[in-house]
Amino acid sequence: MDATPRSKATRVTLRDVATEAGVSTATVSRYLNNQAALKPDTIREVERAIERLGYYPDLNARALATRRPSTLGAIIPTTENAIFAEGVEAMQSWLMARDIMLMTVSTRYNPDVEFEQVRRLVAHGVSALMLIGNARPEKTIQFIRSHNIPFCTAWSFQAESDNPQIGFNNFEAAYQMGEKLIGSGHRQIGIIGGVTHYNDRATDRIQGIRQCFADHGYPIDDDMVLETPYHPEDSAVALDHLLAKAPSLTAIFCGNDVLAAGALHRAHERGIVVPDELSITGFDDIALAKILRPQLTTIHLPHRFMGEMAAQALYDAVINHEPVKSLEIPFSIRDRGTLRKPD
Amino acid sequence: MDATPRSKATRVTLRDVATEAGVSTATVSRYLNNQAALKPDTIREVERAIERLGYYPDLNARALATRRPSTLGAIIPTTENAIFAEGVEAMQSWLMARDIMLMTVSTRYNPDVEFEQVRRLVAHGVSALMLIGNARPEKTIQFIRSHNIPFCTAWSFQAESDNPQIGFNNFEAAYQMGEKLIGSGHRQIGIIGGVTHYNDRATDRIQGIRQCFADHGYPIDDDMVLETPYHPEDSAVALDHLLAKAPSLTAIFCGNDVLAAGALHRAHERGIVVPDELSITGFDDIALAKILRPQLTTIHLPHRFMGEMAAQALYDAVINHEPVKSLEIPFSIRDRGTLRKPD
DNA sequence: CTGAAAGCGCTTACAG
DNA sequence: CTGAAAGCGCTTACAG
Repeated sequence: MDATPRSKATRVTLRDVATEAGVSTATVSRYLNNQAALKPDTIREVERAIERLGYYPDLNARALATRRPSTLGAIIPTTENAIFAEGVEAMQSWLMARDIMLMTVSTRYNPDVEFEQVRRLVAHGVSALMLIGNARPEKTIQFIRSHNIPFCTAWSFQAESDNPQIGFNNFEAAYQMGEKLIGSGHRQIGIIGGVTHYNDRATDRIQGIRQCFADHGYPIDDDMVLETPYHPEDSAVALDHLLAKAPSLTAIFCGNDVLAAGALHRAHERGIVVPDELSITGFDDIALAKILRPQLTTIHLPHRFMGEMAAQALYDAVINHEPVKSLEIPFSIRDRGTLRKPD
Repeated sequence: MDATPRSKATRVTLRDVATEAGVSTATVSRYLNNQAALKPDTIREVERAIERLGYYPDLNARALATRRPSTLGAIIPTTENAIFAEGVEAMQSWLMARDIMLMTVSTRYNPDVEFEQVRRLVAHGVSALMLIGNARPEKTIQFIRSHNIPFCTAWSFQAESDNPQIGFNNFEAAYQMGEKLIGSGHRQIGIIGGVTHYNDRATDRIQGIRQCFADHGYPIDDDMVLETPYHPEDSAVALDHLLAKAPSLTAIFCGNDVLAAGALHRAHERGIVVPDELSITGFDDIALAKILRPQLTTIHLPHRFMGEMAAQALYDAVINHEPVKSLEIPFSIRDRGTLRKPD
């Protein structure tokens, strides 16, 4: 009758279930998608067959047939940074509850890798894409747009960008931290920021703090601004440089909490008491911030919430075929133990 | 001219390319898989058509047709713990270089969720699966086995398990840390471990340290052993409990670095000097370990390496249709600043 | 309520 | 070297 081609993993297919149940594949399919009302008897037969055979549908084949969304993609710089890891995990949970898979890949902050990942994910059939931030070569967004794939950027919200964004205003957050520093009496500070190359979060944070100090009449010199990778050791070295150039600095604004942790650690090694002799501020409020001594004064962001909002925005866009709606996420300053007025 | 673009992406298919190039789909497909030697003219035409149309293949359709592996799956407890995040990122890089996607999902340490994720991933067509540890309801592995899907467990290596494992011996590592503690003169210690329910790493670590102390004649009382979630706050509370019950403890063995960080933080808050008045040991050697003050004495594991090895083992199994080969990964103790002989 | 058939985007014997 | 055709595992008008 049927010459079944032998294949390695002998998968149980819809057809097998149909045969077993003595119905057509269409009927089994209908059962699976509980479309039409099937006859109770039929339902029972199908259920028994599925049970007996241990059948489960091939989601890729289904996606091919329906062309309905089954996977979304998230491309983040690195999973090592807890903020992205948490955000993406929240996205995943949210989507999974709606039967959609999230494919997550990372770029290690390399825009070429990011482009490559976009291509891969698109080739793998993701229905929508989340990227981090707005700074990247034009071709990346062009590629996504040309393939008509809904997307949003996240962790950054810039009025000047015309990407759909689910993020927060990094510039403004840094600016407010600046006002806090100035309010506490700091006039001469150093900056240890992330590498700004193709990283708008790092860029905005540095510009925000500088703009604030400039606006208040205390412009920050270029050589008081250092960029380093997001590693504590690099930040430690940066602190040494800053202090060598300007021993009279009273505070260090750090581009994120990891950098702040590194600076804090080095300050301690040098016998500098924080915050008595030197204030240090962070950014992101990762779990680490509350474990350090003193606890970090930093900027709190609802990373999980942001992930969920991104998931929802993409989901809505994909389901309703609407454009992705932007959303600005609020931040807040957590004033803890590393900021104090200078002597 | 052409119909208005549908809201849903109108995909450029192989057939479009074939038409554009004036050849059959088989020929385009052959070009893509550079199988047979095509005529140079043909190649040029196809290349031009692909270029012109911006074609890229649908990997899911290809997977359906070839039944060759295109995705693997990794199921981890949480991406919040850097050790898994790093390991999985390393896996992903390794596999991507070989044109295979890695789908990563997390379970939040819940075995029911894990089972559900296994089903999902299998339904999504992953060719192989990596799970963390060996402790889980039987049905999970049974399900995987019954579907003929190669798999391995990781981050744990237990002689008694018959799962293919790419991991390290948690019991032995904890045992060795115990010898270090005893060698330093500690006789009465407390344990703050992870929740052992369906977590063999947490279980083995606690048993390893207890066995060691028992073997040396200093058995550890049950009420000196606390289990808590992997959060610093929980660990802080645990430390309070331990010290309330036994103020004379000279050291605390923690189930991982996060727990150690929490205990360290609380010790400081209570005015206890570490390691002078109390020693604290960690496990995992995450980045945090070197930022804390003092730096954590802990157990170092090559997480990225482990991820790569797992990727390779699965890849080999899937490509060569061989059983997955187990591999025991070595660990080493990093003696830093939180362990010292008691007064 | 249910089946036969066409189709989703690919690949691959089988011929020529 | 290349094409026609069957097939991968599904779904869904179209009939009845």
